[in-house]
Amino acid sequence: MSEIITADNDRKATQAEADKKQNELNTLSKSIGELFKSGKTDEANEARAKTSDLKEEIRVLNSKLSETESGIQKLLVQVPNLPHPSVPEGKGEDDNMVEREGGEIPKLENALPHWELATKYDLIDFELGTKLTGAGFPVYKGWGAKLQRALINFFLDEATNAGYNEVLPPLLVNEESGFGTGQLPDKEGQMYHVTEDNLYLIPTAEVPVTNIFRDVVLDEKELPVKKCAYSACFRREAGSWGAHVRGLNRLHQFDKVEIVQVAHPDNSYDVLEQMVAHAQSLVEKLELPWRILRLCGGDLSFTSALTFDFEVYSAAQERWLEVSSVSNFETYQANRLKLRFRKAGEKKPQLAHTLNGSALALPRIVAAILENNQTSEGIRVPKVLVPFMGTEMIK
RNA sequence: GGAGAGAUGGCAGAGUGGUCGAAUGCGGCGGUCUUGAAAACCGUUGUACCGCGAGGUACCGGGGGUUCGAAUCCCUCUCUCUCCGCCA
Repeated sequence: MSEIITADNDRKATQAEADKKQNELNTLSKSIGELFKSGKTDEANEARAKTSDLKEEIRVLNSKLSETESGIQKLLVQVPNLPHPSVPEGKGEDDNMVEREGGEIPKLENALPHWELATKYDLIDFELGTKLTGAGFPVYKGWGAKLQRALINFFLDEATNAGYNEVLPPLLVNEESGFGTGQLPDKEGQMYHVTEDNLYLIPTAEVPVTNIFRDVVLDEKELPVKKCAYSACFRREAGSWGAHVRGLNRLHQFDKVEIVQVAHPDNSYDVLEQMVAHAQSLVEKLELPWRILRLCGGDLSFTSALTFDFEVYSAAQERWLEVSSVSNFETYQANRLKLRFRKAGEKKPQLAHTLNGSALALPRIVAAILENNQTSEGIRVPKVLVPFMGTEMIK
């Protein structure tokens, strides 16, 4: 931190000096022009000789300046967001705080894990995905495919009913967008990179949707802006394969509905609450046992000030699965995005707050539904999905 | 993929080496007039950085170069548009 401040002071001093020299040069150049015009060629040539020294000095100062600036930039980019005061201390996921929970964990006998159910009812073909692409790219089939569609439609309908404006964004983004939401340079290796065109496959719709507001100055009365989007998400998940990643637990490609808000700094934490409540209503409507975690400092992402994770209980695996992450980034992304709003009558715009959350990510929801709702007759479809599925039972 | 044209302030659009941070129009804001509004007229209206301030510096798509001096000339990259080809 102090390193940055020192560097910044250095920058200021250098710039002041460079500006002064530049001013001298500019003045001199102007006078040369006038001298030539009035025919005083000798004086003009004399003045011209002086400029070369000045130019050299300016060149040195400027190169020093840009060096200092890029040094500062390098340091700044490495500074993570400041956690909100309510963030519990802790190193990793074991230190996360359970905020609240609900739903009922079903008692099952001889329960099958979802990957076996997927095969039994021919819903998901993992091997076929491996053949076509590789591990982590499942092929959904029949009722399995329709269940994906049902969930996407259900989630989008719920979001639009809650006032979110739906967008369908591009699945590839450029470098600026990756930087804007903070994936670059921090998570460079987690995104698929199309080097030929220097584009990145989005790891979440958060990236394109939040970048809608890059270099935008909003009117105060437009806040909050609420957007929702369905997208496929692509994650390399480099280095994170091992135990616990069978079936749908961790994929390279998955579907997700994302909600994004641009909020006024004065009430962004109310907005966060509201987004958490929205995600909660979804897991409740799907009749899944759920809990909400308040992430501790050590588990908090680079960009977030406060994050709540949602987990649902998957009864055959007998473990909690993360299905949503709802965060307030405060001005962290807005600063990179240059996303600001202007108060009525004020000249200078100020940074807005950005928030986003999954509402929800599909694969683990599917895993939980399959496992928790398995019966001897088949898999019971949650009531809210029946209109989308056109059946009450997957057989 | 081939050929051509272009990128200037919120928008439109002039500007081809010095007096250009940039004409003009539209829009925005303030005012005059009006019972009120419109019209008309007058004024005002970019961003960032440095400085207590006066003020200074940078920015005409990005980067580099020529020059005492670049929106203007040269190189390069990116993007957009038009036509042709291909195509869901």
